[in-house]
Amino acid sequence: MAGTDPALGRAMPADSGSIAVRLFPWYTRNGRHHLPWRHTDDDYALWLAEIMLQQTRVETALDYYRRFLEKFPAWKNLASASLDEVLALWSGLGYYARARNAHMASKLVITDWNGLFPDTLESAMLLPGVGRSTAAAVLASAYGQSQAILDANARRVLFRVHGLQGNPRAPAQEKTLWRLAEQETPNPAHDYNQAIQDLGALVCLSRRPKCTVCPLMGICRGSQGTAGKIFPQVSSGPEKQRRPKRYGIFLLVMDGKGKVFLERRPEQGVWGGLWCLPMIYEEAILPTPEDLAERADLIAQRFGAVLGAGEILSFRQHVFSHFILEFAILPAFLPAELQVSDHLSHGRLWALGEARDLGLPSPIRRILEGL
DNA sequence: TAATCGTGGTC
DNA sequence: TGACCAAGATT
Repeated sequence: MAGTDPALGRAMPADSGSIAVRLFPWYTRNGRHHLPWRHTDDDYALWLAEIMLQQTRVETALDYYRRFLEKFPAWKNLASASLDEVLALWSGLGYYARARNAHMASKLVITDWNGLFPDTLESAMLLPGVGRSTAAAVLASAYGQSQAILDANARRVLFRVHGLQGNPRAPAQEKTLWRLAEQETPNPAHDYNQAIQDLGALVCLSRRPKCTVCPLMGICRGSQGTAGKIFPQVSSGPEKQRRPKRYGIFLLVMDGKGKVFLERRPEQGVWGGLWCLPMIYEEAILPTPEDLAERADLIAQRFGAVLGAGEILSFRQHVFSHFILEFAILPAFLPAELQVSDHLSHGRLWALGEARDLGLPSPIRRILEGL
């Protein structure tokens, strides 16, 4: 058993399975038992929660989860929906590949898995968007299996408790961490999985962990000799590389009826599948006046539209995970007698009221709401 | 292996 | 204000 070594007078590293025993009493009292996915054993609802929570804060995902579940309460509802409907409900949540993958996964569950989430790790991971940790979480929650998860919370807790060194998010630690995760995971695993995530979210914080109230204080190598000492911070990642900056110009084409032209973005790449203002410029350098003249010609050809005041509105900033987009908006007017060119099959005019219900990137939604 | 893929909150 | 961070998966 883990405990205090009288000879050394300090805490010993955790033994296999020693976390769960200490975690459960704490979890009973302090866990986030109000979370909606804690009150269901429905494989669909549990899978959906896992997908939505990937790289996303619980508080952010909550509203999306409720709306999504209300509109698509079961596999078959999601499978029979259009991608547009799905992306509309995902709009603003980010990482839109999750929505596309989830849509596809729901179809596969209907066609290949008899309408039930697959019941083995290997088969579950065949679903797009379902990796090992997500698969394990669903199997443990929906089917009561003993499956270890390794999300950011579990990773951080295990890293500290076992006194590992370096960066807990480094891929090189994968094997070690999975082995530890499996060692610590009891059967059934559901409550333990939830508990370790709650500990990571409420106590074993990335910054300023609350070691003094941690139920693992006695076995955590990271908290040895706590009592006022500064807790070893988990290093946040490899050498920080500056986010490159890109410059973009969105074209705001509106007709006399107040309709706005939007085009669907290709499924690969940023904002895949979402409806967006046409991006007529996207480079690593600021557009020159020559650039802009060229773009104006392009606009005339593509849309038959005329530049409004010809003025570019001031640049705004949108931060992505791996670059910063500084973008401006170029208003243009589409005279009533002109039509958008037929070859623009990937785009069309939308009334503002309609556009509101589309899957839009966040900054585009803000622009349209400001009209 | 490392890059890609969003967004909003926090300090 | 810039950097970090959040229930990762995919290529």
